Amino acid sequence: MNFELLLQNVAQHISTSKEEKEFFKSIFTIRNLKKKEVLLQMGQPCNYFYFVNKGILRAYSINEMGKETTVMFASQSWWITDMYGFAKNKNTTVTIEAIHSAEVLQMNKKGFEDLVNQFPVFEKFYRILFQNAYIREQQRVIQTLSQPAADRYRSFLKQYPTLAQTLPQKQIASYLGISPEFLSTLKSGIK
Amino acid sequence: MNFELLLQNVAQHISTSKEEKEFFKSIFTIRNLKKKEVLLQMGQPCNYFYFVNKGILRAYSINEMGKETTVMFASQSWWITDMYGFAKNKNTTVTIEAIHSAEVLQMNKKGFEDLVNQFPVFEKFYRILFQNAYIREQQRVIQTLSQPAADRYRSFLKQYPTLAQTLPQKQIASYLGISPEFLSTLKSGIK
DNA sequence: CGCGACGTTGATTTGCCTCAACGATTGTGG
DNA sequence: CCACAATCGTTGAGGCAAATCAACGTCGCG
Repeated sequence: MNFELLLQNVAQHISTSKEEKEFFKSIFTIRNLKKKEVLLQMGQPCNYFYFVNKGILRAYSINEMGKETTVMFASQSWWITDMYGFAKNKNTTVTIEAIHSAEVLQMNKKGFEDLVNQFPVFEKFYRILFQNAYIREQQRVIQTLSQPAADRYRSFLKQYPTLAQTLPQKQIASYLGISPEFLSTLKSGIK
Repeated sequence: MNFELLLQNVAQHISTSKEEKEFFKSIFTIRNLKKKEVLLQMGQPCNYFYFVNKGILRAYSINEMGKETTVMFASQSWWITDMYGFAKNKNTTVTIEAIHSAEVLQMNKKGFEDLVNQFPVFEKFYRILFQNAYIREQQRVIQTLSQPAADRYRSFLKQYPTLAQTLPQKQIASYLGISPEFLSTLKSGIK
């Protein structure tokens, strides 16, 4: 099992003792996903918090009208789960699936709770993680409400240049909240 | 200085010793705001994290086109600041002002850092706070992208029934990302 | 009392959607 | 490895949601 990226990720915000590292590693298990495999199914309970070692995942929700909206993409070294389901013990409102074949490290709720309760330094780590996630989501709200689709597309290209090359246009459109057809006309108009 | 709401708010997620409570209280100062008074000006550094004791505040940003977007409202017992500016030491991208006259308790960055470093239980408290904030913002993103304005308005009424009665329609429209005129036609069409 | 902000209503315009048709690319089973 | 199906991206026509602009009545405030 490869913990290199995980420990690197943690080290960006906190420093940990050997004991802390060991415990941290002990609460994860590995999971391999084939392309298009579903990691978390909408409507099911969400028991895990995932760290992406390899590959790309996508979280999306489908509303009553059948419209699909991409909530987030997660590539190498990103954390992903349905935080609503995970933290509040509810059934999830999103589906998470692998876009390409992927390898993730997962910890369950008990592991997470023990971790933060026993080692305050990890409480700090996740405080910072959620703080940053909050900032990002808030900026996305502002962008979505204040900018036209063309600008949002440009921002997306700037923010996730590598992702943008890998992902099908369809999914980018669903992340931006526009139809694939319209994204297509945007692209031709931008040059 | 009145710490009742503040301590109540904290007690919802953690329990604290007398010493912790005392330190916590010691890092806040009080600030009174008149109606329409600006608490935080877009473009300025953001040095404080605020807790609302009384009144209602509003955070909004203005884009290059002059369009105003309401990021959040904060009434009694809500926390508010420009987290981007506060956490990353950048100039803020939003303005926060009092809608009605208000009383807030503010702590500065050093107070916040000392608090979470010295007392892990507060690290936990803010971890939970940001976790919830992240969940809320993510749900708002999904709603904004997947639902038409009429539905978003109905959700707003349900989620913030008291706020909805107090706020000018204009500001609700700017929170929903629609024009005041269109909100007006929505309202007449809903009954 | 009078001014300025607010909410309403209507006419027109625009950004984006839906639907449909078509090539190109990808994946799959024979 | 080829043939076919399925999915994807593109383009165009027509339609709808929401914006803009303008006019008007109302109300709170100086």
